[in-house]
Amino acid sequence: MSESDAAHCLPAASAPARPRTDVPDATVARLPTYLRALHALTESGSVTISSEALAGAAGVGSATLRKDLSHLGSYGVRGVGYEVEELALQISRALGLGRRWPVVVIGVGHLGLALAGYGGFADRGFAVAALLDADHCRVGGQVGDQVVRHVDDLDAVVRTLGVCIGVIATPASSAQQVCDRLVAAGVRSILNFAPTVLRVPPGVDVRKVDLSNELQILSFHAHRKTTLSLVDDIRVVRPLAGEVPA
Amino acid sequence: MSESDAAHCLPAASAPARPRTDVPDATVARLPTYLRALHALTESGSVTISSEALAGAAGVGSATLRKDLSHLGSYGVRGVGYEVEELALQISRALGLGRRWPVVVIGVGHLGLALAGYGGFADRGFAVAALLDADHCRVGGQVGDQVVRHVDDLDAVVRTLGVCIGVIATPASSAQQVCDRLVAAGVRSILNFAPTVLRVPPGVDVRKVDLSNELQILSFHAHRKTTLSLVDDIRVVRPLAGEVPA
DNA sequence: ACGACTTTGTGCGTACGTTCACAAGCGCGT
DNA sequence: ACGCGCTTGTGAACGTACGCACAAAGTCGT
Repeated sequence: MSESDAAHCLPAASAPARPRTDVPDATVARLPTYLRALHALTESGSVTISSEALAGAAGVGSATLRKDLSHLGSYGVRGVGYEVEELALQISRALGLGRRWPVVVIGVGHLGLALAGYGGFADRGFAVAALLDADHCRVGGQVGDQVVRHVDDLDAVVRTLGVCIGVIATPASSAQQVCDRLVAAGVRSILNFAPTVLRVPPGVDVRKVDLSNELQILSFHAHRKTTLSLVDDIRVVRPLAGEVPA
Repeated sequence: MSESDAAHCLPAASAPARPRTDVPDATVARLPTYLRALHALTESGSVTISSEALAGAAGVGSATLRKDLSHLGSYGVRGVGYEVEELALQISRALGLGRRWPVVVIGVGHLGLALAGYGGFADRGFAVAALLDADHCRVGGQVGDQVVRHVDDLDAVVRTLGVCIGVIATPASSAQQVCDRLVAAGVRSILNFAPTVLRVPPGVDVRKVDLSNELQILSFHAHRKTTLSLVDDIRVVRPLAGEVPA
């Protein structure tokens, strides 16, 4: 970084100075992992940690970690490392976890129930503000401290509770319809568990989690490993199959 | 591709010819999406499809799709497109879905139940071969057509049923231990839902799905959008606005 | 007070992924 | 039979991400 501007001469003032405009997506995707490791370190009583150690805990290279942290203008101390609590705070702020985000979950099937009961949300600043379902048999049911409401209330729920994030846990057949309703209600961040490619207008972020996709990717590698080892066996032991080694 | 070898003069013979060694990870990650789109097309009765249309259905650019398919030596017909059924078969084979993969799920909490009840597995060639849990209260319970067994049976289950893929749906505290047991039993592909970085020896593939991470990534973008739009409002239109129409 | 050691922050080279643009190939109409 | 238009497959350019290696910067010991 060229030091031609005087923006970060002061060590750590109250002014954020940098609107931290350009954080690479790959970095953002790793920040939660760092944050989790830092929280574990806090509980274990560590005060400072080196990039090497933290990178080890997060499963990345130390250079990658340092570059990631540099993107959000983090402050480490040379010769010492990073202060655990301070760094956790910085990452939390960068991720926008300063506030508690209300989340609406649509679809109270097995997965929706799992999401509603997942304690990892509350720990990280997310709160399941409402559970919605299209099935009248499920509407009115109690899940944790929430009552399942009908999906037609979506618009009211979003506006009343100020929901910014929607989680789609419906069957694929109704996912797009639910997505459209979310977008119409003003939700611009959607986490999609339905196995469908959602069509959204620009400005809306969609992240997709597809369990079946993950298994298929694993299947590919498992299959490849099996095949390759077979090929190796054939090639090494008996060289008379009708094929040419690369 | 240089046509210096005579390997694929014949349109579609029984010989696989290409061991398809190097398929980029990014491509592999997209193949399941293509496959799903193709299955939908099959049911809608389409016989052929152009790269443009299929790419649209999968949410990627057409050039990316064509390059992806070229990596697994796919056969399209110039001027026409891809034959839906044939292409689905090719992708299935590339993903190693020719066989039915037995999967063991460890952890029968909310998430484990969701996984066990998820119909998307059976459709794609995966079968939940066993459900395991460490809690004696859950062991012996019936889930679908499976009886929950104790996690100590893991080794026996893996060897008896020939399990190649393990799914960890336990709390984070026991995830590493379960992972070690899976690896010791010979499982080399693991899907991890626990919020922990798993340590595995080389040769073992781990894919991680972390719900909280996904929400935090969404939170980052939501936060950034809010901040930026506020800045824009102040800078451009009205210094005291509440909300921005899209 | 000063030097040596430790660790951060980052320029740079490399590898990868994505997109563009176009030639090669195939079917179809005439 | 032949050319025309359509679509694939791919070379090339661009942008991004990762890792190395080192200078800057701070602490600790003496």
